[in-house]
Amino acid sequence: MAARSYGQYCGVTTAVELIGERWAMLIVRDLLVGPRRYTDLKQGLPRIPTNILSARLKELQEGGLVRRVPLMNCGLVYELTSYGRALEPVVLALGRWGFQAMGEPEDGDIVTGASLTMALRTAFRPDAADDAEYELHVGDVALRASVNGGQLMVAQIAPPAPPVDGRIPDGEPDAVIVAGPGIRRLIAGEITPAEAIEQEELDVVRGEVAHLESFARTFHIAPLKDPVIV
Amino acid sequence: MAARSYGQYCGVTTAVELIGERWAMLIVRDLLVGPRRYTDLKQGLPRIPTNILSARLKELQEGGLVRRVPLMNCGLVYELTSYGRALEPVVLALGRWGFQAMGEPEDGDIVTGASLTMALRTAFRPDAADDAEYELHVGDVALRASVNGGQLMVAQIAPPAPPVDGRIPDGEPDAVIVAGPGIRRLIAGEITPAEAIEQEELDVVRGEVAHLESFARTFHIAPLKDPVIV
DNA sequence: CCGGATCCGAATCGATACTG
DNA sequence: CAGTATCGATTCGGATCCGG
Repeated sequence: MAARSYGQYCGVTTAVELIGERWAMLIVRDLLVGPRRYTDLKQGLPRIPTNILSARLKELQEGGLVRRVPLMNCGLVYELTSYGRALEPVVLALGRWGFQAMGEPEDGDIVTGASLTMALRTAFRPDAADDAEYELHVGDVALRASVNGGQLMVAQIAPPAPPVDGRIPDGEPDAVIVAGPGIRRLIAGEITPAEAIEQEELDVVRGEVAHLESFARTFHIAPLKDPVIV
Repeated sequence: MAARSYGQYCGVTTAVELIGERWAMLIVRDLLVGPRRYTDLKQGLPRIPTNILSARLKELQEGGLVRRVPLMNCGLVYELTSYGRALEPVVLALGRWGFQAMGEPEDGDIVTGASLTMALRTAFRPDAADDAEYELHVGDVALRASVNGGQLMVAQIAPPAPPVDGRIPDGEPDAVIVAGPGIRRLIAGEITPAEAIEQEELDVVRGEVAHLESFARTFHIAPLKDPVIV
């Protein structure tokens, strides 16, 4: 362990020693959505080797970021401690930055419930947010995003399984948006909502199309200024 | 490369693929202070193997984060592109989070100019900042921190070498603070300035002691609330 | 000295198989 | 469901070497 230390007395260094190992940050990303069982994590991170998942969970527990909680009925879940949850600003900042470099999806890239949830949180602009209920489908992930008074709540819905907790928002959504990876271009502001529909990047299958404007204002990550000069 | 991909179309994932490798974030941290030559980086990261430094710099260039700039006179420097500089919020968030877990320094831990500079930026609170000039010594690192109208500028000074550029702030500092690692406890608010001096964690060798109060207000990272309950 | 490249043993990661 | 065990493929760390 001392051999793996960076040998500096510094906050950044300490942080990287705790969550810098491969896969660790993605486990935290998924746990930021909510407590998850081992199998859920494995499913949300399909390419993670099971021994690595197991090793990371152990390290994250030793670091005090994650707790292992036996469930009353059956099984057990991993959840973030308050110290682990304090990583949210880091994950959001990382997501915002990485969003700029995403480009088009590679072959075999997937979108998971957790990644889409954090992407929405990443792109959320409380000050520009109109109150609304969106249902968003990307690939086979379905989310309900509730915007209320500058607060965002995201819940995973239906396919494939019913949500664990009963907190599915009731009532009809204002808009049901079915999108592909092209939704990135909408959030980046590379295309307008009208163009997005025209180019068939996405579709509003229920509700008024006007809500898509609202969506695009609410969820937005401005691209970097031209990197050519400076 | 495809084998090293996390296989997800997600901002966090993309970011981690670009700067998640060992040492990469620390190289960025150092470059956020300013352009550096290969040898400077190696000196600021004493434990990095030279082949790794070389590999990372190559990867960071391919990722568009870092540029290699030949100097007119002699040698060359590495500097962040605007895309690389956009990582500053990430590094600051990481530093702020990691600060909580720093504890006491391990044997052999060092403090470098870059790490201390970023630590000050991390802890800086523009809204609570009084205008002042501080000279801060920790170990054999010496910094000049200028606070002006909610703006912070940090420059490395004297020992061992004169600064590269001529931008050493002129005039006497309001306070010269000589500290050890115990300065962490002051910034965390675990001890008051008076206690810090009393316990010999640090010393104000020039200027009025009152400026230390100002320093502690200006540079502060509040600890997490008790993590026992939640 | 600067800016690396090369070589090699040690540690880590990835893939798959297997178990209570 | 929740992991261990195993093993080959990579990567990392440490040291040395090399051309300007």
